[in-house]
Formats: sequence, C-alpha cells, structure tokens
Amino acid sequence: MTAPRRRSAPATRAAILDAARERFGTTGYDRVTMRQVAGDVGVDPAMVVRYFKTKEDLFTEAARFDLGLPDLDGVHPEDLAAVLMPRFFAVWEGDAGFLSLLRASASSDAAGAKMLELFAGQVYPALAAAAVDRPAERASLLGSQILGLAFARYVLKVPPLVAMSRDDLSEWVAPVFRHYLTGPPTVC
Amino acid sequence: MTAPRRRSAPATRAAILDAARERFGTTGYDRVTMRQVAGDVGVDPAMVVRYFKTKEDLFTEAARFDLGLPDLDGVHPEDLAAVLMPRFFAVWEGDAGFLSLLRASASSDAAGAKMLELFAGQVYPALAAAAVDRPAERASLLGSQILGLAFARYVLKVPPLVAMSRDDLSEWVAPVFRHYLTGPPTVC
DNA sequence: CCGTCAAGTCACCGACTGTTGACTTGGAGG
DNA sequence: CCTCCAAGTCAACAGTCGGTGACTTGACGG
Repeated sequence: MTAPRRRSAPATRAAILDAARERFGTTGYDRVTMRQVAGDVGVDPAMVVRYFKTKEDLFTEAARFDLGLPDLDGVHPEDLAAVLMPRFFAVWEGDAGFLSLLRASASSDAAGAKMLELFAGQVYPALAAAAVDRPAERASLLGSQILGLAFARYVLKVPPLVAMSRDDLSEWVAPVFRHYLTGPPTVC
Repeated sequence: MTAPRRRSAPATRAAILDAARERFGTTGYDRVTMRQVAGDVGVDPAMVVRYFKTKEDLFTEAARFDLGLPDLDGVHPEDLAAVLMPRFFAVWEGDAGFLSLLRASASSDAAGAKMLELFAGQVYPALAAAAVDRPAERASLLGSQILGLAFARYVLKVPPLVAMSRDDLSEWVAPVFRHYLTGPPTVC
C-alpha cells in the first residue's frame, strides 16, 4: 500500500486540473498562482506548464463542463423550479468549475465571453423550450435570477440565503421561474 | 485659459479617485495597477500612494457611496418596481463605484464583506420596510435578483438584457419584486 | 527678490509572477 | 543487470507590481 513516488502522466494531469478547479473556484483567476496549484499537488510548478501550456489554457480547461440541463419541453410551468433547482444545486455545489468561471467573468472579458458562450450553448436552448414567446428575453431574465442567486449564496454568502434549505429556496423561486418563462407581458 | 501646471492638492486627490473608480469599475481590482491610475491623471505613481496610503485604501475609498434608496414604507406592492428601478439604473449606470465593488467582491473576501456591509446598512433597511414578514429572507431574495440583473446587464452584457429598454425591464421584474416582498410562502 | 513649503518627480527596492530550458531520477523492458 | 525514455526537479530569467525615500520645481507671501 505504499504510495507510488511517481504517478502516471494522466494522473498528475488530472490532479493538477482538480487543484486548479478548487483554487480558481475559491480565490478567483488573478489571485491564483501556478506555484500554488503545483504546491497543492506536491509537484514542481514546471509540471503545470508541461501539461497545460499556459495559465489561461489551464483555466480554460478547468472552466469547461456540462451543466446537464434536462429537456424542458412539455414540463408544466408549475414544475419548472422542481426540475431546474436540483441541477442548480448540483452544479454550484459540485466541483468548483462553474464558480471559477463566475468569479473570473467579473474581472476578465475573456472569461465573460466564455460565460456567454456557455449560456448560449446550454442554458438558452434548455430554457427556450419552455418559453411561450420571446425566448431570448425570457431565458436571459431567468438566467439573471439564477446567476444572482448563485452569486449571493455561494460567492457573497449572504447569511439568510446560506441558511435557507434547498426546498425553501425552490419554493421561493418557483413563481419567479414560472413568471419569466410563461407570464406577462405577452404583447408589445 | 492656460491649464495650470500645478493643481491644488484636493483637486489631484479627487482626480485620482475618479480615475480609480473608472478603472476599478471596468477592469476589476486585481487588474488595475497604481501606475495606470496615475497615468490616467497624468501624474507620477508616487502621488497615488501619497494621497491614498495603499492600493486597498484607494479601493476602499473608491467603493464607498450612497445608494440613495427611498423610503418604501406604505408603498403599494404593485408600485415597488416603479420606485426601485429608477434607483437601480441610476446606481449602476452612474459613476462606476458600485460596479467596482461588485467586480472585486467576486474574487476578494474583503470586498465581499464590504458588499455585505452595504447590503445590511442600506439595502436591507429599505426593503425590510416593505416586507410583510421574514424581512431578512425576502430582502435577500430580492437583492439576489437585483444583483443578478446588474451582473448580467452591466458585467456580462448579455445581449438581450442590454437591448431591453428600462421600461420593459421594470415591467418584467415588477411581479418578481412584489412576490419576493409580499407573496407566499407566509406559513412555515 | 528671495526664502519656504507644498506639489510633484525620480530612481530604486524587494517580492512575486508566468515561463523556460537544462538537468536528474525512477521504473519497465530487453 | 543495463538502457532508455518519460516523469519530475532545479535554477533562473525577464517583467511587473506595490511601495519608499530623497530630490526638484513651482507659486506665493514678505
């Protein structure tokens, strides 16, 4: 059961990626140093640049993931929150990839662009399927509520929001989800 | 009409503060250098540290301001958005002080604490006056929506949200404001 | 006209950053 | 056992950062 003094290349690569995700998620892009990431894994900083050419490339890889949003076509408006919120908690409380991106997008245009890309590629298609009209506006509004909730709960850690149970939170936002996707205004 | 080669001390101090606000608001704390700020004003970097002892002190001063929230006591729930949204636009589209704080709070615990402080000191008291019960939870939820809207519109610049008029935006969020402050759930 | 004091400049320090290239070491295959 | 190549280390570079302290310059009062 002796730990091997030398890992396989994919194993160290994965370990570095995990450490990077964790650091980026808790500290933000700029305040993370490659030496810190290397130190977390117990490896020389040169290894980080060996496997991920540059810091930005490392971040790009760390901030890529699948939101796993379900198909909302045919879901009853009343059930939207019940379907979406479990994914919300899974994504934001899981590995810190998404938090990294959120933190970084606050101070980097490049990261902001990645966030928009992710929205366009995964969030918008899922939400648009449940919108009665004006899918872009409705999806964006709902997205802003989700983003704000994540920012307040997981970044700022606003005490009342941190203290709320998942069920209570889902109950609170359910009417909002319904309103943004199916409520007025329908006319111009 | 010759420009004076030498300013008064308060004038340079104010100029530096303005430049810092602008930089912090558009680039974020970490990516702003004191040399940039000094350069914007056309002054030696040493002047910045002369008037604001340290970079963090400069930021602290740049991120302090008054939201100017009105008294919501007695305001009809239907009119909440009509009263609050003008302040929203004024604050986020005015001088970049608040944007600085939002950007910085994504990657700095110190800035995050300042944001919480500001919420507790100005946002919470105003919103709590209009909440029918559970003021902390209701105000936090509404705050998260406001924060998310600002983040999506002014930081990420989500195209559909940027394109929406102020009136349309107010109309969309009005039912949400009403729900968070006066809607269910009332029971535990 | 000149001394004085604040406003502003200058050169520089030490620390830290991302990144590089040459070196060393370990372990599996012949 | 020895060889060899990948896995990992080491020292160092070039650049930038925040911050310091001694110096210079300008305007104004006597």
